[in-house]
Amino acid sequence: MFEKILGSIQQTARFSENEQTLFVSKLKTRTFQKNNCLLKVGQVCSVIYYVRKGALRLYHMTENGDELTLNLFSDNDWVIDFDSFMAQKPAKNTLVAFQETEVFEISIVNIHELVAVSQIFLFLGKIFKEGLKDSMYDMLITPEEKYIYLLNHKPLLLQTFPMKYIASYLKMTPETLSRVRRKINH
Amino acid sequence: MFEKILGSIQQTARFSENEQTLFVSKLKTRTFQKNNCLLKVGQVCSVIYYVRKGALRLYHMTENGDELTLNLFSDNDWVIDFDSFMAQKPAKNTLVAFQETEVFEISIVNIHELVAVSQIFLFLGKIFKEGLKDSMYDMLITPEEKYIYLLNHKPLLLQTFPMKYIASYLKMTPETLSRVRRKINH
DNA sequence: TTGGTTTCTTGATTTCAATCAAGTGGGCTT
DNA sequence: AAGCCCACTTGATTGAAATCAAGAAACCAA
Repeated sequence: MFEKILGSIQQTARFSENEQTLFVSKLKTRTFQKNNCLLKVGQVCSVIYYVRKGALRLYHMTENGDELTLNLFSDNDWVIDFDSFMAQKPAKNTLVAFQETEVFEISIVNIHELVAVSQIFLFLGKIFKEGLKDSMYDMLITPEEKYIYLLNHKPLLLQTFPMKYIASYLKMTPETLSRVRRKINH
Repeated sequence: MFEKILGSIQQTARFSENEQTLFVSKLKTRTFQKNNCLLKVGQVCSVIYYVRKGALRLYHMTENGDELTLNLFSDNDWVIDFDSFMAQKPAKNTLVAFQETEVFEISIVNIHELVAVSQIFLFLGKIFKEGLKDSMYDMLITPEEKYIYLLNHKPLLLQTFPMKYIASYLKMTPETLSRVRRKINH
């Protein structure tokens, strides 16, 4: 039940037996049906999620009504809306279940309690780093570079989400993504 | 001496008198001459900086030898290389003084000590959020949108850095930036 | 199963930023 | 002051991705 999430943390932070027990006691299991919102615009992001099984999408609704996909999450990903969580201010974005999704949830209140025990810092670092869109994307310029990076580093996203969301996530049109894919697959 | 940095934190976290004193005791003042490196590729980013006066540039050297400007910092900015700091792994990027720059420095060891006192979490959140390139950039598509955003939200950067760095930071060529500027200023 | 909607692909065209190129001016060094 | 280098601008051209358009395929609901 807790192997995956503990394994994820222990790549960077080392929890003692007691710390593990304490940490696990703070986890709440929740399930969201397809299209249910985990965070809506205006709400404060006061929890962190860890995806046990499923798929989540974080998007921003622009003035002209299109959805800009900011981040995509699948199995064993850490999930936050960084801006809202860090500032504890109303979210500008929406987090929605793309499929039925089972998550662990940890509230900011519980995180504060965990702060008393050591190693929390690296644990948080792990979460924040992974919950953010990979900073490597800043260095990828062409549509082809972006797609190949995804192919190599996040293949599960490609298997999980429709191409239209992948395209938005990579900041290109579906047509361009389709052409890149055809080129890559000969 | 400490008004600005304390003011910056207290927008989100509330330090008591004692906490302030403890926090200030962890600060180390350093000065870097123009072109001095604060962080080199391969080093682990083990400190956080707060710019008292000056200008810093974080860039990535690509395979073909051009510098990709990832972030620009000026007075009263918090500065980290997020990836390296969070994972405590060798940096892929270089942080260099663009001008003579005076900073406060806090080491990760001291941060760990501060973790024992309350409110540290929001304090860290503040730093991490500000040390990162504004996530709003993800929503800016056209060269004009990007420049206007910078004009409205980071005017000091425009006054501090040469246009070639601004262009790289905004992911456009100097020629394109020049044309956008001419258009905006009629 | 059928009809309707949406996604994905492919082709034709347009648009806009990159590239190429040249000229200006400011700042350094000697 | 002279000469050089570099940043910045401006113009001409190119090229790649967006847009426009249409058809095929997948998906869903009735």
